[in-house]
Amino acid sequence: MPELPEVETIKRFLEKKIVGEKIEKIEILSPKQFVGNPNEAKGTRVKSIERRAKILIIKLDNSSYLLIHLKLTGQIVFLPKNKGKYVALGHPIPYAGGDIQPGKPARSTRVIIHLEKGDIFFNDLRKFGWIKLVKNTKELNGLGVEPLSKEFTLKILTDVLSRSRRAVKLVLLDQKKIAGIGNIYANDALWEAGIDPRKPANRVKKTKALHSSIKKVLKEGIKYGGASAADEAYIQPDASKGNYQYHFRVYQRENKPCPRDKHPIKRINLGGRGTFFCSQCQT
DNA sequence: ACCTAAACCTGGGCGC
DNA sequence: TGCGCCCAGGTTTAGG
Repeated sequence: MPELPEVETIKRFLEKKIVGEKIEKIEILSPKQFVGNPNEAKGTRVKSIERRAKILIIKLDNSSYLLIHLKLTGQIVFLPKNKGKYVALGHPIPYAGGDIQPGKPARSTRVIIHLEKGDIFFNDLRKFGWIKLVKNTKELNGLGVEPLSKEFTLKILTDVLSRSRRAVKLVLLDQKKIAGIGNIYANDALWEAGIDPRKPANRVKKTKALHSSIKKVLKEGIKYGGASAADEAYIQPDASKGNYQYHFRVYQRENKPCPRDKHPIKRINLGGRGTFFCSQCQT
């Protein structure tokens, strides 16, 4: 699922491709997933691309913003135009019902942002994701600290953990506390730090290790262009897969050997989410 | 402040 | 073959 590293990958790609581009039209195929009046974006130009937590922010030159949340199965695919025709992609689009055909959206395409030099396809099999056209970004104000910013200090992490008796993994996933970590990177960061995901947050002692491991796995996720696991929809905007799935420590590795001590990885349910860990070296 | 459950949604996998 | 059922899961909302 798209988490901070996946959205950051999309952000960096779009930054190179669409800044300065004019929006010609926004085509909405799934009305429930678009909030706002798409006509208000018509004719504006993309000023910058930003990211906050798992939300992609496209800043427009009329001081409004397109906010995009991919939730579980969202994809952003940028298809450049070639003399008025679509360039067919060389890759099948996972969950999108096959290849994007020239001139034709994929089956799971929900919104198309038409730009001068190409189109952004917002695909989303399960329809949980959304795009909002808003006048300001105040709805993002409640989000917690960005874990790759300099504001994310050891003290901040220690404070956040000390204020909760919930399982440490649930605190890592709480977007109001730390913003952008999802299931993949929460599992892997806890493995990296040797912490049992069920441990009450205020009893975690290895906070320094956790502080480092959160940054480490998120940076590694970005380095590999995000995680495109077998049953996951995430792809990069050029429709190629990310590669972090080849570096999973415990995520989706039930019964496989722990990379540290070869003990089989366990899968449990924590807060309704699949949780993977090594019961031997995560304490 | 905490917790749980339901809702949102649909393709895939299962049993029969 | 094909129908019905259950599952996955980020986030929000409702309710205890």
